[in-house]
Amino acid sequence: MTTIDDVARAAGVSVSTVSYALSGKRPISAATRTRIERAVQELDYRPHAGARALASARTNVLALMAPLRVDVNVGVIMQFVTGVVTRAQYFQHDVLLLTQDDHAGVERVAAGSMVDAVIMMDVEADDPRLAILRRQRQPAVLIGLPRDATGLSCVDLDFEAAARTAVAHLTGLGHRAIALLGSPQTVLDRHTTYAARLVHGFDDETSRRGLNAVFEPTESSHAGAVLALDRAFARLPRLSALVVHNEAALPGVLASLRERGLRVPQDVSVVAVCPQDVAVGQPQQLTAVDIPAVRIGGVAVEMAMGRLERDDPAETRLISPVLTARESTGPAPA
Amino acid sequence: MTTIDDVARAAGVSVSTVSYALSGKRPISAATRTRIERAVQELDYRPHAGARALASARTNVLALMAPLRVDVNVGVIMQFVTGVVTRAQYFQHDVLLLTQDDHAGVERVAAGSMVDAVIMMDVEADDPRLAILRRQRQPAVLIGLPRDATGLSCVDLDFEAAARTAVAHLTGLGHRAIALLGSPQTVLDRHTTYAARLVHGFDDETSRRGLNAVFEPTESSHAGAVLALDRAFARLPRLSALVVHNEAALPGVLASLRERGLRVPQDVSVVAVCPQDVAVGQPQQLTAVDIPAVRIGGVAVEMAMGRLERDDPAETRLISPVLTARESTGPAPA
DNA sequence: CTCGATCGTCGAAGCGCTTCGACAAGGTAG
DNA sequence: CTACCTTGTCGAAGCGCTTCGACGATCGAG
Repeated sequence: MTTIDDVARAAGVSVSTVSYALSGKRPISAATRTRIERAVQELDYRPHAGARALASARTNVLALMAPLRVDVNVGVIMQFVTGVVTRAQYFQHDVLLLTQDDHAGVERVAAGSMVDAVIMMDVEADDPRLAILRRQRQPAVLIGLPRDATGLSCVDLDFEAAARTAVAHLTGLGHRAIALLGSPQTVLDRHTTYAARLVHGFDDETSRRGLNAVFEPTESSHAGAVLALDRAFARLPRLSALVVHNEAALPGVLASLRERGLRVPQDVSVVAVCPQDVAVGQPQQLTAVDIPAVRIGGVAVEMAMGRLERDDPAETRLISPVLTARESTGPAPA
Repeated sequence: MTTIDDVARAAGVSVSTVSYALSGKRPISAATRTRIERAVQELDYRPHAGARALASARTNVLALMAPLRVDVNVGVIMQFVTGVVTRAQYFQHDVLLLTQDDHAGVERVAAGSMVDAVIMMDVEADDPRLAILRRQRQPAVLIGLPRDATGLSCVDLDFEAAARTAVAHLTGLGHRAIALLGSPQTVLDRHTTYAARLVHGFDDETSRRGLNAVFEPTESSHAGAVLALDRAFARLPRLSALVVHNEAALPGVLASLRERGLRVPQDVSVVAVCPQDVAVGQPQQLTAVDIPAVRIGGVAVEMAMGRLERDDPAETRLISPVLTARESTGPAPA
């Protein structure tokens, strides 16, 4: 292994000079800098991460706690992860992957000074992990919105507004009876807040507008989609529009509609709430409120870096939803 | 931050005694050990990862290079990742996530002594990253099978045998005209070897058995599936069986068959090559050769640890395929 | 008994890096 | 010309941990 000592010797300067030349924290003459850089090149010098962490109290690593359950939304999770990793790269940080249920993980990793900050996905309303997070000296950013976010930064799509946007779009097309096919019951029970926030926005907006509306939790499978749709039609026989917030159920919902002899959008309009690529990857291009997962992941990293480098205060950022009209929505049938 | 010094003082022993008590590398009397453990508890002591890495040349971190492209098989990738993270946890290791195309990543992370070993997914036949891997002092394990694996450990499903198994199953049911709907052309072009190995096994086995067989690359979308199926029928009008090796195209293939008025399995039998949960998550339970992604990820970690701790020699492990018959295959129509 | 292991503990020497304080050599303002 | 600042460099003191060698105490074998 080549060390900073080797470089210093090769360049004919002291160790500290090499360090300063590399970090730029003190002025170094052009000539010296050049000699040092050449030495670094020639010796293929790479600073020892541990040594650096020990001396500088900075690791250039971010912890990302992600729900690695294989059940739902894997694609969406992946997009968040991609957003985080990509943006972290920009800030010269690597990403340490922790699983949701490795409760001790955050503590081990933060208390052991392995990471500079923590990003946590899939936050629940009263998440027990928040207490751990608050106890650490590293900043934390949540993707999601707990009941009490004191001292922690949060970022997420404004799911409440997302529901309102979808409802507004459908109302504008004349629909008066709308069903929301949402997250699985288990997700709701876990009090993952995005699911609840969407439902709340939906309920609120539809009742404000005096619409006929029902909400059905939906299991993430073909069969679950069929059942949820059955229940929705049972409760609201004249429904002409659907808001679907469940990526995995989407294909089942569309197939089931076809099976009932209902055409989209002539008989039933469908608005999805999902990442864009999911919306356009269906047999039919879906009108959708985008979940900008990659972007949200990126913003999470930026917020973490802001707190780290500029000591930005903790804040909550809700990203405004954008609806893109495609082929799955049209005027309500007469 | 509480350090090992604090613990030593609290327990009334020297620093080195604490270290030995905690690592178990030298005998320590029960009494002393108890006092130390109590002190650790009370002070909530957690060793500084950087310091430990510096002194011991071990980081307890594994690098995992995964293809974070959002395009294909996200679910499958996630399963590999889950397998790796879970098994790593067992070995007290955390996982540093690197993206495929962060070429400098491995080098930075390995040369900088941030990790004890590297696991690399989605290896191509002549992967340029292998050279980098060979240059590092940390062991590397590939998930996949490059042309030349000298010095590197590999693990993967035996895709060649997987194809043979699928073909054997179908032949046993009397099918004589079989199409393989495989990976997208782009994956083939990248020379990701699992795709090619499956095709090779398929070609070889079908010709050995004197069957009518065609192979069609398949784009990972509904539309791609429809097109591939069209081409297959054009080339082999009397085909009665399909082997599908493309998770994302699976729903499209099934839908398209139905649209053609073909029943599964009465008119056409389908064998999928995919993870089990994908096979049983379809509208119809599919007969499938399982891709045991979680397990493979776990084995990769075990191999890495073996090399690290027992200096096991590099080896290549191909996992034997297992076919589970479900509802999508039946006797060939008369 | 005596000698050599073994056990239990300690002190000190690093591991490779960052950073603080010092200092010489110029530059600039008054 | 003096006083002071800036620039460029160096030496040394850690950062918190592991590990080597040493040493007294115990113990069993001869």
